[in-house]
Amino acid sequence: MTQARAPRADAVRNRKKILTAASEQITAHGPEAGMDEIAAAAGVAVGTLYRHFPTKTDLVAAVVAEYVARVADDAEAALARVADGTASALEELTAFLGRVIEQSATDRAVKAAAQTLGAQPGDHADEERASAAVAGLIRAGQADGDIHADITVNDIYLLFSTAPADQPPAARNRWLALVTPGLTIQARRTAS
Amino acid sequence: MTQARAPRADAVRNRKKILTAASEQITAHGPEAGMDEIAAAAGVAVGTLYRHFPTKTDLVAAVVAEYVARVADDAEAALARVADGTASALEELTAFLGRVIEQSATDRAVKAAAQTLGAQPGDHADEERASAAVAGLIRAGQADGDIHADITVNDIYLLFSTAPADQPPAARNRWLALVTPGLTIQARRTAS
Amino acid sequence: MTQARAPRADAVRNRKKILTAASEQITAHGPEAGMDEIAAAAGVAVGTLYRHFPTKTDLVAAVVAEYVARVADDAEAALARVADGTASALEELTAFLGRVIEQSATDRAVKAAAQTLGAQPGDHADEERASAAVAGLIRAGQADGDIHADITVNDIYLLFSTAPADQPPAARNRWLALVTPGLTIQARRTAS
Amino acid sequence: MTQARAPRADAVRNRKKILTAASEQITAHGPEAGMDEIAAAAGVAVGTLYRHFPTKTDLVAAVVAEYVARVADDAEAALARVADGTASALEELTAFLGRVIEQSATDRAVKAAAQTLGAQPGDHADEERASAAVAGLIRAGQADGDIHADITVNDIYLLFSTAPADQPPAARNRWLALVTPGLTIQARRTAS
DNA sequence: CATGAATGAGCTTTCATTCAT
DNA sequence: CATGAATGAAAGCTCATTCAT
Repeated sequence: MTQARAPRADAVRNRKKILTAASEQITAHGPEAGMDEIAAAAGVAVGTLYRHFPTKTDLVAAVVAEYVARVADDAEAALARVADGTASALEELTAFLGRVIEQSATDRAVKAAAQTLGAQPGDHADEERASAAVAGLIRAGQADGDIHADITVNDIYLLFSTAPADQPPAARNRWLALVTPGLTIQARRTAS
Repeated sequence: MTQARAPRADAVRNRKKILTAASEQITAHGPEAGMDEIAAAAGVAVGTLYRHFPTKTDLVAAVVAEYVARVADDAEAALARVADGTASALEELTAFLGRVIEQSATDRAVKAAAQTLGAQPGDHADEERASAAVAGLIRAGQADGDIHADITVNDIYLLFSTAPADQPPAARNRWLALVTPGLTIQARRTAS
Repeated sequence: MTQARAPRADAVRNRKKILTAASEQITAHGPEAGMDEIAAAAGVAVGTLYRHFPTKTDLVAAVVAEYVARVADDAEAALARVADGTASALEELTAFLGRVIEQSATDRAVKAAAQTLGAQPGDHADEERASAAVAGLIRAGQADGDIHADITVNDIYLLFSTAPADQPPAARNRWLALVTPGLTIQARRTAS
Repeated sequence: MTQARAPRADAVRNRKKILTAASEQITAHGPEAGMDEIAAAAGVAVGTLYRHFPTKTDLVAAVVAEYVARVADDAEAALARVADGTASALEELTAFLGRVIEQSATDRAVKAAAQTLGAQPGDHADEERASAAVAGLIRAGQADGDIHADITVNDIYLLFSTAPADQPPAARNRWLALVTPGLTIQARRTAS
């Protein structure tokens, strides 16, 4: 296997600029942001953009991958706090859900883009980091007796894949309040 | 008062064909289904399509309106069964949610289209019929002591606007199971 | 030759309504006025419009023909006044030119339409009435010694076919002042 | 200051081809010449055409601008000949008018297009060059005692904006003969 | 004979992608 | 390896004209 030559410094810089610009543009104008606009925002020519990402789908996938990486970081931090005893697992899990939704609100178009273009997550490593951390949170919560026994990582994914990212904050909070009882073992309390 | 002349038979036929075709095409290929394709699927020329719906947005709005009408019918039927004593309000409400989700699975793209294009619901009458019926179900469930006191029609809308329409049936059922506890007053039981 | 059946009263009425509407619409929106708009303005359906004028070109030609008839009336009146001794031929001729330009200003789009669509004047009778009257004016002016001997009807046509109909009144008057010396006898050198 | 990189050779070539083709097509088929036809005539794809001229209006404006530049060159040359003493100002002015009309005969549709599309002349520099040169000719002719004292550049514009470009050469010459007396000093009566 | 729904080629314009420079 | 000009297949929409009612 010919070891991939170490990428040139400027190529790395360009890749970063492109990803940043793509994220911004897609956030701002939705998935219909043009490749030319993204290239311009990144300060490169389209050709360069296409050298790094052979397809628009690939570019979006990369943007999504970055987003996944951030989510994984967040989940791991939450798990660490639980391990420290700083916070309860249930609290951390719902707070995590809240934060992810918050982010989706900003990056909503990214999600839309991902779905629209059928972008496949490219970075399985980060996905697995995220899954592992969330699984840890769930197990801890179950051990505490706070989280229902049959909840899985997929349930969490299912929930935040359906979060109302495009709604105003009030609606997003309300949604979280409606949805969390499904995770816990206790009955609903009067809402926030 | 010049009573609007009765619409021509073939025009009515065409309108129906167009709506059907539009629903199918949008379901199949998403909101980016082309007007030409829809027209072809309806067996008419584009011009005809544009005579009936001056804008793509209008067409989508009409498709959505039909969908809303069906939902309203469904909700009213559910309310009627509760009034009969045939079924409990909570059961009917969750069953209703389930059915709406099921339908969205087929028409998922329609919903996406509506959002994408900013289509405004054209038929407020149907929308209000649906809201009234759902409100009735909620009140009945609250009277039974089954539904939490602060649940409103908007909560129901919020939930099914976020239903995972594009997921396989198993995921959709699971989602329903996760979400319903938020509506009820009781604690979660071990899931299905 | 089967004598053309006398046209029905309502058909005549419709023809008139259509011509009026067409003139108005074309004046208002230029030659790109749509057939549907013209029909609507006339209070008939497109089909009716097409029964009277098989082609847009034909319709425009008819509108132009009406205009020609009005011009012919004007020219004949001018000639009559000269015959009466009420006014001098040169004065009447320039006044006539001025009036025609004035009208063109309103109906400018009609002229544009005529050219754009290559409409051929349909009503030779009126054209000849106009030509005869103008020729009379010219002859009278030449007899008076006011109008140059080589001026012909075609010269007059040539001039007002190039009148600046779309210019403000000041420009139109200036144009007339620039152009009239070419008609008179004084100082004209024999034309090239 | 980032000096605009020198345009690529092929881009320049294409721009020229497009302008030529556009001029020809618009001349031949009027302003309704399709963008596709123009592109085909230029031997490029539509996209290229739109890269150079973002709008049909822009394209037409560019074509008109070229025409204005040619007129300005012509007027300046005429003025230069007068300054040399090679020719009289009046002769040069009428000859200039004649040449412009001749040209308009070819480019007539361009002028129509410009008006139809409300194209704004893009190159004021050329316009002013032309105006300055014509003003020079007028002043020289007035100094010679050949041109009437109240003639201005606007008069010249007014005349050739109404030149019968679409008429056969004989008519165009006749028109010029009819119109020139208005410019000269002999026999002109004080204007209206 | 009027109606107006249907037709369909045509329009301008956009944009992901390729490739000469 | 970057550049940005060129490509060309769509897209949504218009409108003169035809023809069933």
